[in-house]
Amino acid sequence: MLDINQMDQAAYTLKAISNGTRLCVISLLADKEELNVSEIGERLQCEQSLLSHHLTDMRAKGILNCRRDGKNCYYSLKNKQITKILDCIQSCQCAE
Amino acid sequence: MLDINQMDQAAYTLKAISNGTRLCVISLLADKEELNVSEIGERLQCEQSLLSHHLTDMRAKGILNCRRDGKNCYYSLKNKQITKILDCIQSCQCAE
DNA sequence: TTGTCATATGAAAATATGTTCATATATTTG
DNA sequence: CAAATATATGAACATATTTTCATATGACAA
Repeated sequence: MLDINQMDQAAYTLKAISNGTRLCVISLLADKEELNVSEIGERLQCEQSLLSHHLTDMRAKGILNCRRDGKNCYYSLKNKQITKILDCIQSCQCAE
Repeated sequence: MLDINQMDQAAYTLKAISNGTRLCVISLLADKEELNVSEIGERLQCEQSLLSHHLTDMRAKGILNCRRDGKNCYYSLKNKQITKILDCIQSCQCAE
């Protein structure tokens, strides 16, 4: 049965990751368990402040976790399952 | 390896479906194979023109197919695989 | 302390998405 | 042909997302 609220919730989460930079972050964290902002910034070509906005927002929306250690902030995936979405879209793109 | 273009492509597709109404359409078409605009409109509470915009755009972005039969236009999923994304996010939401 | 490095924040500007409304087009029927 | 039905389109507007820039904060080291 079609549950509109459930779809809206799903859309909310999807929106939070439907961006090239954000998907890159997720992909990086799929492999590395946790990375600090500078490490992520080096691997992506993304300006410091912009990356920070992305990370902060993904955290606010329940996608990422953050842990401070000294000067650094280490980000990780709150739920590893999210990486399955990456595989999923990728397989969709192929089969086109 | 991190391929930014691939991620941008994935983001493009994800954006095209990151909306409650659009996910509902996909969910309907997952079950029904094909439906015309009126049938979709009845099942969703979505104004004619707005639904049409959504459908047209999803079609332009390679998510949906469209076939005209007389006065009606029948929409279907271009690639059934896309429905796996629905399952995927849903399983993510649960595991939170 | 002061300086420096790592990161966050806020506001403004740029851009994209979603929505509405009026109207257009295609098809069928009388 | 005119009217009715199904759907699309375009412009205007509202709202959300993305980007930039300047500045703030927290932690550490000298």
